[in-house]
Amino acid sequence: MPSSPPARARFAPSPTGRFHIGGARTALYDYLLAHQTGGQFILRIEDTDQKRFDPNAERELMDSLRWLGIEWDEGPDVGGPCAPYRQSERKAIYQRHASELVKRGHAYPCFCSSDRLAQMRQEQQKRKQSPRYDGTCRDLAPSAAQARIDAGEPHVVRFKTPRDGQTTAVDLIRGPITVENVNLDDYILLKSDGLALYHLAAMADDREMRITHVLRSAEWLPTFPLHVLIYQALEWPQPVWVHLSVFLNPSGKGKMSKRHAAEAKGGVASIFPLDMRDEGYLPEAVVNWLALMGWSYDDHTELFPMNDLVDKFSLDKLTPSPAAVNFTKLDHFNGLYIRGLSDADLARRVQPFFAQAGLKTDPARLEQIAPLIRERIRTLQESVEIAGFFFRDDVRPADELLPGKGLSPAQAAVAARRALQIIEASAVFDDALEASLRSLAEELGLSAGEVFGLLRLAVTGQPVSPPLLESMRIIGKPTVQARIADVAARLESLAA
RNA sequence: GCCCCCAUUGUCUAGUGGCCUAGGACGUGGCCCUCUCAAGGCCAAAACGGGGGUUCGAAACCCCCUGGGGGCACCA
Repeated sequence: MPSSPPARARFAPSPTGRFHIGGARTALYDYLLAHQTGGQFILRIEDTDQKRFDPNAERELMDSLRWLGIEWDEGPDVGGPCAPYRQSERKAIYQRHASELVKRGHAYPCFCSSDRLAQMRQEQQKRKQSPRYDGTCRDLAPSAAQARIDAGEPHVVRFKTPRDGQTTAVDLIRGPITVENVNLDDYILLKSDGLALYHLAAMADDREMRITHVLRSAEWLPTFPLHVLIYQALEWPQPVWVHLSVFLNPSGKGKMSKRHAAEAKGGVASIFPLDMRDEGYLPEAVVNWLALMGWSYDDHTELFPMNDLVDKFSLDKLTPSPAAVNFTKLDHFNGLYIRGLSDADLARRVQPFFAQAGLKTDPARLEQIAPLIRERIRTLQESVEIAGFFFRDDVRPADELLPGKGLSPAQAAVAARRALQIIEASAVFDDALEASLRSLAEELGLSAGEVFGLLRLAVTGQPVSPPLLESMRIIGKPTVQARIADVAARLESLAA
């Protein structure tokens, strides 16, 4: 891999709602780029919109990123050389740049009220025109404008977009994008309360924070030329621009949404990393899955733990086309990573899910169980369903499950009694016991599966479980005997 | 309505003019293994949206169409 100069990449979310996988993937790419080049990954909070501010959002986004293993080098909580890292605390910086723009003749104060603007927009749309600022304040004499400002008249600052010519903006994965300047608007840079809008704030911060690569959502493509124009007006060198395509719903129809994603998987899929954590997905699986939605390495490798990702990631292998999220593929990766866990690690990770279900576990027993469930669970959560019986003492198969598949009550009762005798006579639950049980089945004219199935029901309470002998060994002889005896008695009264 | 982006199996993708009879993965179907369920192994079906060019040769380059997506706020 050719070594590149250290990159400074920033992830700049706005804390306005729950944190979803779209943001996580952008942050992941930022992180990979920074780590690969020995640069920095910066977290910046874009909270200039006080109206949409959600006090819980910042916490969730930080928790999500940390859970995924995407740690930042500079940010609001860890500080850094370019602090502060919250836009609401950087107001003065934006005002300075706005004044500079006005001074250079690239921006102007605008006194039009939002009411008038809204009305204007409505009329334009009625006439099937593009909604655009009509330029009322664009050519006000600077002295006249200053007089109105001095008089305390509320105003915003707008960018003075050229009326003719065209602007070319270069995106790394899409190449040059050229637009006619008439199709751009005189966008507002500074609100009447003095706070900056994204267009100014993000540009100023990226400049001040010496960002070398801007990775952001493709939703910014329409205003990309404006951003380039702002850089040009201030004579700033441009960063590398990379617009990441949005995620689509699993159906491929429309931008990914919470509701549509959930519907696609029977109402259980979530697009939020923290929900994934609670459902029993491993962060390494989510990262691997996310990395591959929009990036690839070669024509066959798909297993990429974080350290490989740092090593192999490259911007030129990013795809420009939008990707539909595929939750079944996440399940696949989760299974893959679960199977790669050691007994101790699996036991440790699964423990909270048992606790959540109200089951008391102990580490030693969980570690015994780990090899039995590792290949049978897609999520950590599923371990409770498949192995909860190891920790319950009220294990009893439901009435409708008895007498067991393919058996009459009388047959089942006899089989249970005979099996109980064999088990009582066994010092250890080994291969010899299995062989005895098999010959019992043969003697009774039953299949081994029928006998094992019946015992499985008695011992685990469920028709599907980890392998029977191994499970019995962990549960212990006294409990196994008690459970089989109980079922035998129920079967006998059923047969009577 | 206007502007912008995108286009290979159901989905994620490989493909940078001849290595393509289009590769890998998920999912799907079948078989094997098997005490259930998994896991694992093997096999199979499944794609270059359409039309024009350019070229000795196009999945790849250009144009048009179509389809899909995004955007048009004193949100980000």
